[in-house]
Amino acid sequence: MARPKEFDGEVALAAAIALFSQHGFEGTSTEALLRAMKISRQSLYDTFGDKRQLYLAALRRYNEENVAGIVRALTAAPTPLTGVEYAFMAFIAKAVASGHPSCLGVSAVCEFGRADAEVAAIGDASAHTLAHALETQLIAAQAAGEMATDVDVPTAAAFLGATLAGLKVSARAGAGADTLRGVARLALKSLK
Amino acid sequence: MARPKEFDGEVALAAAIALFSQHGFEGTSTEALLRAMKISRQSLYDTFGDKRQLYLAALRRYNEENVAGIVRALTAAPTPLTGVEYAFMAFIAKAVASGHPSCLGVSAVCEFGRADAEVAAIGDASAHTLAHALETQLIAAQAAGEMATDVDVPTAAAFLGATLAGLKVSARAGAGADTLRGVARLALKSLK
DNA sequence: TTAATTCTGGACAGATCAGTCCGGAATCGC
DNA sequence: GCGATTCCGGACTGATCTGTCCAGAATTAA
Repeated sequence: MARPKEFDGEVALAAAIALFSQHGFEGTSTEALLRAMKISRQSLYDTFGDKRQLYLAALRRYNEENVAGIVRALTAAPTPLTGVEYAFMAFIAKAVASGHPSCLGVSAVCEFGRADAEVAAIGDASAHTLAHALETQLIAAQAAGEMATDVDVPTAAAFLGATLAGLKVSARAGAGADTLRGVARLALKSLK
Repeated sequence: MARPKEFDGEVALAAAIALFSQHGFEGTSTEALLRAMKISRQSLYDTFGDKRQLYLAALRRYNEENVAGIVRALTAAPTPLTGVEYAFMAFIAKAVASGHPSCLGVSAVCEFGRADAEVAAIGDASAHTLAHALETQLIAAQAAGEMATDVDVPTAAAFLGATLAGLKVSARAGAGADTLRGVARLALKSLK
């Protein structure tokens, strides 16, 4: 009946994520998006609706993948606490390897704070998921005797989340992999 | 001879800092700046030259004050390590009291990364000053027996800087004062 | 072939942006 | 009062931005 879509929506969204995370929402023009996503103007509006809706879709997808990657690293490790270490080190390796480290989640928080309800809701959802995963991991670490039991688990999870954000900002500011790894190791030390 | 300036340049710059840190460089229009700074269009261009130059001036001033505030807290405390604690807690109290926590320094890093050489240089300068102050403080803490001597001081300083950035992002994302204080306490624990 | 759908490229409108310029009022020293 | 300087409000230009629209080519199924 009809000609099928030629471009891959997921690939195009990945390009949008890269651009938005480098320059923010306001700093990214639609024409720059069209070039990076390699689609025509009409295709963008037909497929994603709007620059804002595209941004929200990019943010949702980035956050989901980001949290999923961390959870994957957590469960892949031999013990609970080494899982946290794995997650940190994998994140650092990925950020440094990318050349221009940037995080759309942190970027969105910095650009909008809580002023944009929809953006804030997306951030809250992934933050909640991440916190939940970290808490179960830390409870397991305590049960395994890897972590001090006098540390409040929700606080520790918040601390790890803040450390991740700090690592991302440091990486974007230009910190090297060695520095970032040292920071991560020090953060883990506080749980023992 | 001439009519003197009516507005206070420092007050106007403070208003610009508030606006830029809430919405970033690209997200802040000149008209919004004029309204917030309560000066006319011509006065802005005569006094600050340019939107970009105004931004750079705001960033410089914000970073200087920010670092100066931390250094002040460091030295005001009875012992070196409690100085670090003071600095963290003072920062948290200030951020939460402001209602809409935001940091122009972190915002600039997120918005520009290392793509803008001038912005990056301003960030590097204050990061260097802060790191130096933290390192001397930590060396003093080690000498006073407050801190473990097997912790690498530059790494610990980088860790504290990253923690500060993490706290700022967490605060802007909506974390409460109690959570932030818990995070700060855990971070300090890793140095002991 | 035909009808339906998607593609590309570019034109277009309306809004907003940064930055310049002008006119007139206000405030100073002389 | 007078000249000098700064103020303000607003008009203005040229560029850029988002979003809409159109024409024609391409590709599919019936």
